[in-house]
Amino acid sequence: MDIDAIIDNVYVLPEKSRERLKANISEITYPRGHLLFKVNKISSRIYFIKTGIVRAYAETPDNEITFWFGKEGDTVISMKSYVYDQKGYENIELLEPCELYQTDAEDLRKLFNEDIHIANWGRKFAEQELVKVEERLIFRQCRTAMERYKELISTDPALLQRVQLGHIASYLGMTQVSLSRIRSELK
Amino acid sequence: MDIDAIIDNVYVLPEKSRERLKANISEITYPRGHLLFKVNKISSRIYFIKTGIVRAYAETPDNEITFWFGKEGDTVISMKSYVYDQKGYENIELLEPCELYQTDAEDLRKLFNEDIHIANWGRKFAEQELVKVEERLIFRQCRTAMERYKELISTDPALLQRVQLGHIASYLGMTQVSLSRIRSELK
DNA sequence: CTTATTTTTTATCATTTGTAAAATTTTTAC
DNA sequence: GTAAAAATTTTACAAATGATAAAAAATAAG
Repeated sequence: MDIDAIIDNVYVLPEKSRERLKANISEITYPRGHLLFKVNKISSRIYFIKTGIVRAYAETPDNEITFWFGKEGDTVISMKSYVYDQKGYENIELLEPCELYQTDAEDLRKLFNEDIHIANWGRKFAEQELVKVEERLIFRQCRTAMERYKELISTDPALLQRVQLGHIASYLGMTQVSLSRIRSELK
Repeated sequence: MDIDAIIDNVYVLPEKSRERLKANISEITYPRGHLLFKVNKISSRIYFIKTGIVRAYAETPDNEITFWFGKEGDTVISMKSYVYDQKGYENIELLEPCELYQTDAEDLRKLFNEDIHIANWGRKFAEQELVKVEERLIFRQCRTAMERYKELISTDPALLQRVQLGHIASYLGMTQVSLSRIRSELK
């Protein structure tokens, strides 16, 4: 997905504003396995995914919790770094080799203060992500593990092809063994 | 909490912008039990809590899931109405009689397009809420029911005094019976 | 103050989910 | 192509949580 489409997907910017935003964006490629963000580090990088898929995960003493997948067109940031300039709570790992557009929160903040369209673009981005996470929090609680898996199959079957089941399991809020059990029940 | 403090708590606005924002805000009082928002309705209202406490909850066939509490200084909106002008997924109910400041998303959207400071204020609001929800989603998954309850006691003991345990239980992602069991184990 | 209503606790049992370990399958690297 | 590593499934068992019903406690209403 090209950068114009990614930008406009959040909020359609006037030509001039989009050009200003794009002036700060460059392209970069990383291999599978690369970590874009590391837990407990501050990073003001911002990426947009041209091709590929990534996951954000938090670490626990004996586990990893994948709480977000990013695909073509998605924006990748370390949320707490981006919002508060504080240490992030997540690692973000490439699950495939990725072509990325990149920019920096520093530059973006400057644009937020100079260009009202870009400020509203940033607002819309956060608002849309907010609705998604809130819906997931609610959904997680009112559905059984089986229902959550079925829902994923029907809304995003392609994800199962691209991402290993261990990551899917924690994304759905269950263990890999539980997910495997559920899958065998459905056969 | 007065309206200036509430506004500045999100993002400190220049005097002029704050006055523009305030020009659209009025005060209103509702009794305990009043519903500010109803599930499956579009409402462009926006409230700020001067005094009192509210809860947002989703309905399931045989249950209610409280996923947010709002207190003095918090902003109360129906997220999907606010962001997409679509039917909301939540009810929001006053748990105490509340003094509220109110305005309308229509007015606010106009200000977002006219005043860059207010646009950035709206951006900051969404970003901060986003970090909170994302942290809750992760926390929910990496802690046991007992740990989640202990955490609440230590971070917000006052909440237990103001809100009935049934609501706390679903906020923590467990049944009321589970919460009661956990509480008795701690005695 | 007394009664009615709501909330919370307690108890029992069923179910779901997790843990651990082994077996199997798939993927990766040489 | 083969060996090694990683991922997934399977099994058995344990632990946590949920469902239901009833008792107790707290709150609200008259």
